[in-house]
Amino acid sequence: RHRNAPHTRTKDKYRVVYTDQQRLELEKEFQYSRYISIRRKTELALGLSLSERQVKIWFQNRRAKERKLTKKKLQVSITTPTLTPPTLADPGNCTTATNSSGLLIYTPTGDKLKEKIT
DNA sequence: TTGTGTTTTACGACCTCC
DNA sequence: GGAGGTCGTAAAACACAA
Repeated sequence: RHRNAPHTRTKDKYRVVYTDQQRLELEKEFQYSRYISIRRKTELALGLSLSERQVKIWFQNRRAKERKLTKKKLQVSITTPTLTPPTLADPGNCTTATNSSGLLIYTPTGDKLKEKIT
């Protein structure tokens, strides 16, 4: 691993740290929709001075984080049964969502997503 | 300080869909 | 075939108790 470092990974910088502003905007977009559309990805990348690849990877990492979090919550609810069922505690359990144009449909269960671009 | 655990970028391997 | 998905992981950055 780690040879040639073709894209944003360079010799002197293994990875960059995103600014608060970049994180905030990415997070906002993620709250809106867990799967970013191609158009929004382009816009966001442009607006935040990131590459589309970086935006794509950020969303992948963010989803991974969320999955990790919900798994943890599930574990807690199993080991310490409380009054709050895990399904209610996790907003990520929704089955569908749409983007700004109402065009994005996905299943957050790890299944395939469908995107209807018009 | 510093040792250590956690989080954040970035990627490779592999898979699915069109 | 290529784009984009997950999963696992490397290494830098960060948090924080001792």
